[in-house]
Amino acid sequence: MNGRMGVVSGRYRSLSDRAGEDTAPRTVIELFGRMDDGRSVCLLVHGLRPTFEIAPIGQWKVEDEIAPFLKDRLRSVATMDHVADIRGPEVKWTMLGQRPVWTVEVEQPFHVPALRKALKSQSWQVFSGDIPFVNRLFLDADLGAHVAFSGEVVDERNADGPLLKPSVLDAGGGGRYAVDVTVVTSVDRLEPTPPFQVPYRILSFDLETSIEHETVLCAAACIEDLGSGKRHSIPYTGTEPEILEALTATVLEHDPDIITGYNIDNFDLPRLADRTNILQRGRGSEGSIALFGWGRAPPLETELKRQRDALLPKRQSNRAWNLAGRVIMDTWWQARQALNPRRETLSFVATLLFPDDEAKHKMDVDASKMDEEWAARPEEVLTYCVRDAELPLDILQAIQAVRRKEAVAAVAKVPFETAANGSTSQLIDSLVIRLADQQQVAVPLTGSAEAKEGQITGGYVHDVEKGLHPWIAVLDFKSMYPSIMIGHNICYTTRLEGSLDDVEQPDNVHRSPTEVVFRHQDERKGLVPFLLEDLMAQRDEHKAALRAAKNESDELAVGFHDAMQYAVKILMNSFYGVFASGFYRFTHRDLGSSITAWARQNIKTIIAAVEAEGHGVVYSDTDSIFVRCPIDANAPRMLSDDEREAVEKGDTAALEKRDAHLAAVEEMVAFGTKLAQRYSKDAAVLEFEKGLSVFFSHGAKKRYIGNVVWPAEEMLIRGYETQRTDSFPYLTSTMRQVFRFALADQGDQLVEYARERVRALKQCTVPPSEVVLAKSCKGRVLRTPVKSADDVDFHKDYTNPNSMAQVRVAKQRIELGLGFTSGMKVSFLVTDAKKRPMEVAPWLDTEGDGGEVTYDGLFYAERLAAAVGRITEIFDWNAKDLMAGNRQRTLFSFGT
DNA sequence: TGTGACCCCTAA
DNA sequence: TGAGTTAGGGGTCACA
Repeated sequence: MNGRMGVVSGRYRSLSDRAGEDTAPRTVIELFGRMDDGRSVCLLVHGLRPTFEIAPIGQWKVEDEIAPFLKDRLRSVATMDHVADIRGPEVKWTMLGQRPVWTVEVEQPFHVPALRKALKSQSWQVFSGDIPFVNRLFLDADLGAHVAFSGEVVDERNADGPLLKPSVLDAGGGGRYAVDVTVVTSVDRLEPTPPFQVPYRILSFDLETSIEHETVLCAAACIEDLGSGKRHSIPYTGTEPEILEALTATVLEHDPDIITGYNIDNFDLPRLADRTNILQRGRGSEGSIALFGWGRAPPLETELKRQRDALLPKRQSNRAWNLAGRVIMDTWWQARQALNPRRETLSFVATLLFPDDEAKHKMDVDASKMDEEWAARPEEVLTYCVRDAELPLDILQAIQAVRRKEAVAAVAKVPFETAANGSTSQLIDSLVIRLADQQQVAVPLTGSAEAKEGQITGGYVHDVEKGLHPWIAVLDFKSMYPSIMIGHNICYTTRLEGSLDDVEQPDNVHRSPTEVVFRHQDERKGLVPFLLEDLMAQRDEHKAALRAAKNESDELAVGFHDAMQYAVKILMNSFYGVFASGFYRFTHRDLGSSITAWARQNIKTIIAAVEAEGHGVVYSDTDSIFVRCPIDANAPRMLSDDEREAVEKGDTAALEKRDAHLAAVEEMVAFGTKLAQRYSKDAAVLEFEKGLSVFFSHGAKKRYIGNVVWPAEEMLIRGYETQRTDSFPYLTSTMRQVFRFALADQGDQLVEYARERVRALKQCTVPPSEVVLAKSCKGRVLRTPVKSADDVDFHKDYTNPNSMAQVRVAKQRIELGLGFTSGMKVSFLVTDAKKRPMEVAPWLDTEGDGGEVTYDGLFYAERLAAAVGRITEIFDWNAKDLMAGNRQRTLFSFGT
């Protein structure tokens, strides 16, 4: 058959010799995924052998012969246990110049770590020795997330046959896989294919559990087909084994590619794993498989023993959960990443995303009293369980999590699983290593770079001029760090050390402000600049296609190209971070510091030049400058609501004011565009990004606001408390209003408003829900479920845990039976700040404003006054004045 | 009352 | 033992 699939994940099987046969060791890769026609598939891929590379340490010139002693050493390598073959040499580029490199083939992938270690100790330099075997397939065959294949069908879901079906075993499989179709193929019958939206199937589930007995009371699942958009939900009741087995049967029947739920990583999955361990007693492996055998692997005892990608979901320490052939994607984690919500409970996120849909967030079941609720009204509990199984699908849909990860997988050429749960360096590795292989660049091991000594210097931040500034043009560099890497050919493979002897044209190099020298691209183009240029071109293509799709109102294409261009952008911006990190395989401490040094030089040069032209620069951060425009300061900066209304009615004065405003905006656009154009140079493209009719800062870096009038009208706020998730709602809304007054230059109203708001807090007339604080809390979970504060070790993350409010709150939550997850945001009220440390009480989502908790009004008033006071100070009122309600100034207070 | 250590979170 | 980076503001606590 022929087919196209989206790859979900892969793993390998080592085939041992069958009795009596003298066959060479073989390794088969199982690629799991879903085809464009909607069928799930397992490809059994043959023909790839595990290898790594070695080179001798020591001087060598390309014209040198291979010395006899080296040949001897190679022969001894060939006789080592588990070495199957040695091939080479091939001349490859390494940090120490061109080197002869031999490929060592081993019997099985799991032999590599020990051999690598042994060879290192025998003074061999090892390359490509830490690349997971499945990745090797993607690199060698240049595959991405979408693969076209041909092969022979060896099993189908509806076909007959025993678990150990001969056709599957003969094809190198382990038994019948839990997929629609199983296909045997080989490396040379796979090829990359253009990205398409895979009709993935998602299963979301939720458990209700007894707090007292830690048992599962009931469960629910909801299955969604992304191809048709169809969904259906299933409730589960009965005895605990019945529930677990029915849930497992649903997974196998509906065969999802992605499994989700809300906080399943830290709650539902650990619970299912624990309960499975207890319930299977006396039933052995068969019991485990029936209760929790969710993977696509054959339901065999041997499949339980795998460390990862097993038949049962597993996780190593605190990493993501994994299982054979499917991806576990926690909606809690996805929502947190995409939305950075102030609180992280399911009901809070649902309210945030679906404010008008009451049914999605009302809470009629008290989860903290689940045993009583279950006893008293099981039907309501089950109804909410079903809803909470469906909600994660709504949330994933709203934040486009699956489509975005799919786009990242396509751009980075990795399986969906790597895009969903992998690290940034894995994405970069996928692109860089395949190019290195093409260009005969040896691939160093992770951790082989010299450690970075201390931090590198980062971006330049210009002092802010405090106060109100009319008519400010914001210019910024387009993809600054990627442009610098391209423009100066910055790469691991182009950095020159010491003498420039082997450089053809010693004058024709890039020399950074920190005196690091990079080879010119005409002589040797770096891997990173090459990849970044390609990504930039891809982004332009998708942006063009996006515009075209928008014109044709092709919504499907709009979604696709938008996700793709966004994924390219994310990936491009990840390069700098990875290459500036201390541990990445292709890094050197001079790379990151050269990039930022060039960036600082660029921006500082421009600031100086613009100022020399007579245009003040009020602020600048890393890649942006805020420039005063030569526009009449009296030009109207904005129109009030009344004035807008008057414009609608054709009022002459209002129309005149509007026209004067628009004329000034146009002047600013012309000025900004021209300035950006004049200061763009080669790869360093400066763009006029925004026009502000007013800019305001109280004088702190990274904290400013502006009234944006171009390209669209909006209020811009950066850094201030309104942006922070560890602030409280009353402070946030107060500041937002204060900013409106500030931008309108209405100092008197601003101060009056601020005083009133501080007074309300002091008198505790503000509802408690408006003063809820939230902070994330770390800690190592020692035992699950977390039932007492002793089950979490806070000392690993905190020097003095109890001095941190969020830790004290987390401990109280644990005692209330609410569980704990490392990194979760905990919400709380300050009840008495005079105590040291301050007294805090957890804020539970089920609480309304009628609760008994009372907050410390004075504390909140002081915090509000402090935050707002920084703004009002510009208008001559400080925090103390705000607290007092009047200004404590006399004639004699000056200068004392 | 001032200061430094520690921490969270944001801008870029 | 896992892994994108640095710059920066500001809150809390402990202690002089």
